[in-house]
Amino acid sequence: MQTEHPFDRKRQRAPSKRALATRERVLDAAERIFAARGFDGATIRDIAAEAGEPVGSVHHHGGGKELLFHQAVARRSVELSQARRDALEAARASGPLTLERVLDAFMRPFFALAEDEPRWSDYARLVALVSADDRWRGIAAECFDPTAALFLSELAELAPDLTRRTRAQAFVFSVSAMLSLLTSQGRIGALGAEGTENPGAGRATPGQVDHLVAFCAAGFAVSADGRR
Amino acid sequence: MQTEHPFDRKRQRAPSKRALATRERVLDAAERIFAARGFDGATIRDIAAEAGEPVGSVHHHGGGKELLFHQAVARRSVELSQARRDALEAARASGPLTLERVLDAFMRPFFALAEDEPRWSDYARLVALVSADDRWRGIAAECFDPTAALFLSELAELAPDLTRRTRAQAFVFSVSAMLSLLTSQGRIGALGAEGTENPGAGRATPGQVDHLVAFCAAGFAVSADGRR
DNA sequence: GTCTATATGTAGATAGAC
DNA sequence: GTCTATCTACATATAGAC
Repeated sequence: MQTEHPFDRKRQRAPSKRALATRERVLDAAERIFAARGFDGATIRDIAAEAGEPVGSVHHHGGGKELLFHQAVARRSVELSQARRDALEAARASGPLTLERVLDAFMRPFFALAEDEPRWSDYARLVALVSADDRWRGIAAECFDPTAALFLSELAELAPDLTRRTRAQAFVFSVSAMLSLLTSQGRIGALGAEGTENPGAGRATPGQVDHLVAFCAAGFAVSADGRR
Repeated sequence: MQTEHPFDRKRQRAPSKRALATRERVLDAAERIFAARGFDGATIRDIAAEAGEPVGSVHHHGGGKELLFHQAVARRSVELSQARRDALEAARASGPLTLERVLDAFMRPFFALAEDEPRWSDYARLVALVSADDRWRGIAAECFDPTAALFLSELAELAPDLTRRTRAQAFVFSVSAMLSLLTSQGRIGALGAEGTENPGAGRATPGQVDHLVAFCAAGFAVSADGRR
């Protein structure tokens, strides 16, 4: 049998164009189903049905449920990290960095991507799943920690009075708030109540992102203010 | 067969003392297992083993997996809500309310409970699960929304310039940050890095709670500041 | 690479003796 | 109320023809 799985050491030959397309469809389906039902709630069969592929094909390309999940998370993480780094460089080029501008560079690219491509909204749910469950700390460490560390070191220069731990804590608060805006429009609606549901069901408006960034920047600033 | 399940209309007779104790042990076990593995990751058999009860007993007292989960969440929600309302009244009695004091009344009781009883730390994970998954919106609406609405109306008086929606959003950011501190000490540690892990693995220090409250209060204040 | 068929385990739920 | 045994369904994973 041919146990050549993704994430194995290099293949002998490049896969065919058709095979690559199948692989992409499997990953797209996995992204949607994992996002909607969580890792344990999702089944390979659901994913196969969503991809319009036989069950065996999902195993072949996915390499098992855990690896499939890992792949789905890792796939877009490079583009996300790059968008964040680019935004940071753009901010640096256009004037002196501030807490607010650094946080904006970290957060806004995710919303910008989600606005164009609904797939990125599903991906946001995946990121939230990974962030919330210690079971996936390894994946988070691989896919997100390096960029987080980069931004954290920028924030350190802008808020030098904070201890390392307090800074990490403020950053975790900020990321949690960001993920809640990416994934929990429903909760905001339920509490905000009455008619004015936002149109794009699940997509944040630029104004909401402004608010998020301002909220977190203020939180960072007060953390430095001696207050503690 | 006797289909008398919890949450059914009233029973004919009060259950025996022994039966009540069994029920409590089942709920305790469910709380721990659901907290550790999530709803779909947990199994009735895991819960039975944790409770030291036969599988059938868990079904009998739990009334099925979904109802068991519902019961586990609902059980402590009354005490939590009461602690929050008491803290709000205490704050009101001891001086003029501020954003910071209201948020403190909402957040600190949860940490205070978790500090004494580790069960409350498990419960915090349950609350986070319920908050993160739209599948449980009904439970959240029943167990948490009323108290959230009470605090939100207090916050409305202290930040009258915010729109209803912006206020709800700031509140969701705050709750997300609170839950991240209750459940994600690991992430804070991973980003804060180096030695100084806090001792009580998973319990927040009062200083961390101070920081959380200050962070969120500052966020609320800036939301009102015209900034948007 | 793709697809059908199947192996093996384990899930939630229930029946019925005690 | 408690406990054992069991029903039925569906999970992941694999084998092997094409």
